[in-house]
Amino acid sequence: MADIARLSGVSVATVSRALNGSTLVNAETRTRVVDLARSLNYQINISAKNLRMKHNQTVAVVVPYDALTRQHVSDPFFLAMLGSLADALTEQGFDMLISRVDAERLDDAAALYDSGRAIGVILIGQWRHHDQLNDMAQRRVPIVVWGAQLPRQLYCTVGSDNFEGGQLASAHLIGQGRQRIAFLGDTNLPEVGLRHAGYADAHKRKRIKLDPKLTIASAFTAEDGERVVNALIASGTPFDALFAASDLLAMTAINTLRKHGVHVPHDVAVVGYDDISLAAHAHPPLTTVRQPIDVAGRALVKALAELLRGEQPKPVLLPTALIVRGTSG
Amino acid sequence: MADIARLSGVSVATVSRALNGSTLVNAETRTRVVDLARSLNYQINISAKNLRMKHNQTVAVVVPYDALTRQHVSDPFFLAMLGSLADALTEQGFDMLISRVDAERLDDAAALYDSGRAIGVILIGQWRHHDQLNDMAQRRVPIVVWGAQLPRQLYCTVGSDNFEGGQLASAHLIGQGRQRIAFLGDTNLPEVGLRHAGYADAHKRKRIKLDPKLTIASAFTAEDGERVVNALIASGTPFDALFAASDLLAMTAINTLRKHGVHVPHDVAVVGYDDISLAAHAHPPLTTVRQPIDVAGRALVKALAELLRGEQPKPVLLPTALIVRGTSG
DNA sequence: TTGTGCGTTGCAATCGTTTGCAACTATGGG
DNA sequence: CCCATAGTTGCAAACGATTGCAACGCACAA
Repeated sequence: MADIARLSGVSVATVSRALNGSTLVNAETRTRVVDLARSLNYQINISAKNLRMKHNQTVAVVVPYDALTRQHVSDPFFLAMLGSLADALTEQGFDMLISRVDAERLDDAAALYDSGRAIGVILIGQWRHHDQLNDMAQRRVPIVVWGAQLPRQLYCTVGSDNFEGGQLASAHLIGQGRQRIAFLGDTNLPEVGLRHAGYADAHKRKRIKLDPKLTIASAFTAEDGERVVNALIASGTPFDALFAASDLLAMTAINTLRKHGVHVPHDVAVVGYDDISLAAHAHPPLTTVRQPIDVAGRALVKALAELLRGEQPKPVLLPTALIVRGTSG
Repeated sequence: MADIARLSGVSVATVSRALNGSTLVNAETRTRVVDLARSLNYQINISAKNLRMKHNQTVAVVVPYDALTRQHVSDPFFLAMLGSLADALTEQGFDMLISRVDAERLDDAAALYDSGRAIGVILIGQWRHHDQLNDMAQRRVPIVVWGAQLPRQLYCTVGSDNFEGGQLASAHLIGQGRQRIAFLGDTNLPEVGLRHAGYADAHKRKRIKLDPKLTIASAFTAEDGERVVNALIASGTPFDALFAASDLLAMTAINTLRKHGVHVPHDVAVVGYDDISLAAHAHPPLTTVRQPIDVAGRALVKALAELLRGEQPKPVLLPTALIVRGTSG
């Protein structure tokens, strides 16, 4: 900037003002300075600017990972979410800093804020650490979480209506005459817990008794999905439908069932969750509960922006939709 | 920092030194200052530090997207790569800034470096803009690209041995007695072009004539995969095998073939590329060419680190491996 | 008493911006 | 001819850290 000042015969102050389009500088001087800056392809030093302005435009997007299995996030759902966030953040002029934290230490996410690297945090998934998140919110860390709305929640969540989603999927299967619907997913996670609650509710409305043996704990990985479906079949527990907590799980389950000669949807109908892009192109195309991911990114960013302005954004509950395709004919 | 200085009765300079573990400060003063800092849970201001130190630890990871189709990256391969990079960068103490650029304007990626937001750039995929990348390298932008090694290349690439991969897959299919192998992918992209070259080479070695009608342009999306497979079948061109440039494409193709009553692998054998985690759990499990993604992240970061030290890292060619599974029995 | 050296500390400059305030010029009215 | 005013511009002080250099106290030797 000093160079530009010298070369255009004005002071650094004027250059700064010109570059920021202040009306305080003569229009002619401004274009002269701006042109010179462009020709030198000058780029402003962000650190200095941030230091002086005491602000910064970087948002930390934090993806929890399971340290136990050392498992990387590998669900296409996350990528779609990252893409959606990248769009929404770029649109609002934010930078996006990606970081991963151990799912058991979600509060590590705050370090990015505390160190001034980011002005706020978007966390994808609350896992089982509601308490840690509440602590962070109480410490006034600007954080928005993709997940379920829970009682006594001090932080803002954005999420799909998991209860409704579970209900839709289960009611649909019951409507197809299925009576023994297996549920696949880790109900300890709030989101999955709510989907399961919706599943239970749909059963209750039709006065179908729930068989606890049909609620099967499974992590969000293809490996675990295959394992538990194998186990379910080996156990001999009869079932005529399967509702999985993610499309990845549903697709893995279908493939595993096929390996055992079980026909989908004839013998077992399957419904997934997420509506990832692959779902429509699977064979048979996967019936699933759509989470509006494109809306989700924007909603998360909007909530964070409100938080940063000192407002108190309300938790957002996005509507889900049942997309009926071939796996539940 | 000024607060800490006042509270512990020393100067800011001493605090700074204490916090950085300088030997110039008395051990006792140091612990006193460090303890105080911890109890105030003080976090250093990164902008100020970066400004003063004239350095910064943020690496920009840039994912090109296709502006034409306004398509977001939705291939699980990218997520796996991001995960791998997140690991490798964190391991080396780097921050990871994610950004997306129009695939036709890859040089926009340099803006992140020019503006001082990042010390270097990792670009995932070179698309068709070798020239833009060369320009950036000539401008001394520290950039490492995931992609193919090309003639007269001024920038550093890390990539799998696409030629070898194409060869392995095709030779395997030919070895299974297949004679008419369709190739799915956009050969204008250097990586895919090399895979195709390997495919052609494998044919030549066995003196099988290549039918240009079997080389089918397709983007890396499920939509396009379905479209071109439908078109291929409609055209009546006979084929007994299919080699797709990605697993996503291969899996979509299998599902589309099935819809037409074509049995995999009996009627048509299929080989994919990438070995995404879903591939092993597809039905039948997908034969594919593995790209060592976990190694890739580390290799990209290592190359960038060398570049930053002023060295001239050599392009890295990672070995591929054919993983034979059910789709090519 | 003075000088030397060591261990510790503080002063003040520096990084590249932004911005309040003062100062300058030109213009026109009184 | 003076002064108020509006439109431009520059000076210098921030922002929060790091670091070269000077300075201090103290022990010890000359």
